[in-house]
Amino acid sequence: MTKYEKEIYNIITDSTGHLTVEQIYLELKKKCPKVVLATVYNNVNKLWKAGRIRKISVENMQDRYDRVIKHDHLICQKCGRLADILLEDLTASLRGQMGEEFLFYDLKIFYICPDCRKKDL
Amino acid sequence: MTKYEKEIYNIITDSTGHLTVEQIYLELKKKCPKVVLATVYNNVNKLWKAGRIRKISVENMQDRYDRVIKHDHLICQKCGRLADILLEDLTASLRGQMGEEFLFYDLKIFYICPDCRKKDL
DNA sequence: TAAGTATTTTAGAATCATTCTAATTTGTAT
DNA sequence: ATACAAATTAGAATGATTCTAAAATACTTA
Repeated sequence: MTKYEKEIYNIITDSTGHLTVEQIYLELKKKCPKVVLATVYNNVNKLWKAGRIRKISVENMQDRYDRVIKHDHLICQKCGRLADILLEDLTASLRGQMGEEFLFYDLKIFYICPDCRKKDL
Repeated sequence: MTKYEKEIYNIITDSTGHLTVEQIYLELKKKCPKVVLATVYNNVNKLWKAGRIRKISVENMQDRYDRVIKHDHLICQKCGRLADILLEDLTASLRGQMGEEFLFYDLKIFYICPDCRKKDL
């Protein structure tokens, strides 16, 4: 792992924040003011291809990056905020339903987050 | 529904193809050669906001559009091809696990499609 | 250590998908 | 037919991402 690769990896795994490339870039700049956005793209792609970080795509939102620890995601319908949730593992059930070709799954739950609920009152 | 809205809606619901905006545009052009890409974007967004079509976002792929009939998706890890699959409904289980705030879910299964399997041999 | 090679990073241009703006067209109601 | 609202168009603008070529850094081996 190169210097920036490691820094970027740490930013992603230390944060619970589901960061966008832009946010990673701003965070990294605090430590390395000279870094350039393309470097973040390069390394984030490299890390993702190597399976060391997770990419989260949601309709109409920028991609966000996350640790690879097994968990599902809650997405707020109103504001798009992302939160982690640990739900029952579906692997066995899915493998049962569809057989060996199964690789892995991605489960997203949509809801209205507490903040948006408050605003609605 | 306006003329184009209806046409676009039909193209999406008639097809099993999980079409991209570009593909919808090309299909629509066969019937209406004068139509413009922005019109497809406008109407696809309108339809999506109205809940009449489904948008499917997958990491590193263009958004695709689909019927709203309840089903899950298989995504090929190699070529990105999308297929429908009907799996056990998780609504009850999820509502049980997380309560009333649950709205709906999106489940994607990753696998290697038959075509890519063949190529691998 | 020095030279040579490979890899990473940079800077900025290029690309691609998507949105926006303003003008035009179409449709509808009066 | 006239007036008004909504839809469509054309093309510019934006935003995210990738690409390219040059510069910097790291790595290897003589």
